[in-house]
Amino acid sequence: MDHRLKKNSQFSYIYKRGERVNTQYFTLFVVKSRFDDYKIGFSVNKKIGKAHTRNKLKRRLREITKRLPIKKIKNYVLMAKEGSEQLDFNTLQNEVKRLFEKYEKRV
RNA sequence: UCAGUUGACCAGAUGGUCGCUGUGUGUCUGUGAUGGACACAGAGAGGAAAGUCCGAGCAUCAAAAGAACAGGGUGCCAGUUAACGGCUGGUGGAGGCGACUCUAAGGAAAGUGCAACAGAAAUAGACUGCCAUCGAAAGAUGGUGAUGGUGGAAAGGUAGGGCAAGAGCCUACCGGGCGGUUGGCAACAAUCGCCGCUCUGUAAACCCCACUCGAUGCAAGAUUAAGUUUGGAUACAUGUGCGUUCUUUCACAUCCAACAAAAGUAUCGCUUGAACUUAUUGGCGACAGUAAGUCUGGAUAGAUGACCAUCCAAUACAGAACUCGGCUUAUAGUCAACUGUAAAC
RNA sequence: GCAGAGGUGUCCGAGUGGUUUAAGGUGCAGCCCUGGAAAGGCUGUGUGUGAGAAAUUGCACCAAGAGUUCGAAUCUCUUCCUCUGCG
Repeated sequence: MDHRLKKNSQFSYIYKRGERVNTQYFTLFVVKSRFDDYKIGFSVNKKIGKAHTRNKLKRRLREITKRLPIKKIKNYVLMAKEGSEQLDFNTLQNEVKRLFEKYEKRV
C-alpha cells in the first residue's frame, strides 16, 4: 500500500549499487527488490530552492508516480536536478514518463 | 491628478473526481506485548511558519549560602510586562516645506591612551604680519593671539568702543557656567539674578558609575534498564561537585582510565496555553481586570496536492519540527485619515 | 532543529583604525641562461571608470547596505553566501 522509501540505509544502498538513468531534469536509480512490490524515494537537493518549493516538487512527484504504471520487484530513487522546479504539472508528468520509458528501453 | 506620510484589513471562494496525517466512535482481526484493517464523524501551516537577533517557560548538570577576582549585557525620564535590549507616553537632539520620521541619548572636571598628513603651533607658546624700545642699517629684546594660510578641530560669535598695536580689556545682543523661583512624579522647560567666562575631539579606545547575568539546549532529557569485566588512586584522610580562588553547610564509598553489551524504523517529552473569541470596566496609551463561550496541527524521507468548471483584478513572499512574547528581513492587493515644494483644471 | 567558524586581485593568503602598504607566493607576459627545453634568475602585471597625443594620473572597489569616527578591509548593526560540529 505504502510505496515510500524511508530508511537512510536503503537510500545509500541504492546510490551505491543502483543502475542510473539520466535526463535533463532527473536521475533515476534502480535496484532489484526481494518482494513482489516496488518502493520509490524522492531526493530533492537544497540547490533547487527553499523548503516551500522543495516540498511542492516532492508532492507533485508523488502524485505523478501514483498514476504511472510502475514495474514491481524494483526499488527506485528519483533525484531531481536544477530547473525541474520551474516546470508546470503536465510537462513534469511527461518528463517523468520519458525517464521511465528510457529505463525500459535499456533493459 | 500627481507626489508623499501614517494606521488598519486581507492572504482567494464554491462545487465535483482521485489521494495524504492525527483524533473520536463502531465493526472485523492479531500478538509474549504495543497493535493492524475498514467504515462514519470531525480537524489539519503563516503573517511572516524565515533569520536565530533578544527575552522567558521546560529539562539536565546532586543541593545551597557568602566573599573576592575575571567575563558578558544594558544605558535620557516615567510606565507596561512572566521577562526583555521589546512596547507605550513624554523630554532633549537630528532630518523634512509639511503630514511625520529617526535617535547605542550616562560620565571627557577620576585616570590612561590615540589624534596620521598638513600647519609656526594640536592642548601648547611664536613662521609671517602689526606695535614699542635700541640701532645708521641688518637685526636684537619685549608686547600681541586680532591677520595669512593649514586642518575634522586653532582658545566663545557678531557689532561698537578702546589701545602704541591688540586682546572679554569694556559695553550690547546671542551662546556658556553657577545659584534661586515657578511648573512637572521625573527627564526637563520657563524665568530672575550673578560670573567676562583657561580647560579640543574620541568611551561602537581602555575605563569609571548605575542596574543586571550560572552553563548547556528537546539531537535537552526520561522510559525500556536490571547491571558486567580489567587496571589504578584513596581509609578518618583523599578525590569529585554549575567560569576561577577561598570559606561554610553538605552529598557520594567513591573517583579516574580502558573494554564489552544494550538500541532504534520503539515509547514518552508533544501540545490546555503568561491560549483564543466576544462583550464590558479602568487607563491618553502599551496594558490590566471581570463575565460568557471555544478546544484550534503534532509530522518523523517529514502530512494540505493534482485535474476540471464557475466567480474574480486575483495573485506575491513563502511550509510548523518542544512552546510562547518581541525584533529584523522578504512580499501581492484593498481601505481610511492626513500633508502640499512644484504643475494642471 | 540547535550550536559555531568564515567571506580580501585568476587562485592561495598576510594585513585588526592613519595619510605613499592592498605584503608574499601562484598564475600570466617579456628578457637572461641552453644546441633546444625544464628548473633557476631579473623585470612588469588587480578590476572598473574618467582625463591626456603619450609618458602618466584622478576616483571607486576588501561579500552587500547603513552607522560611529577627522579618517574604516579593520569597530557596531542588518542582510546575503560558504563551511563545520551535535543522537
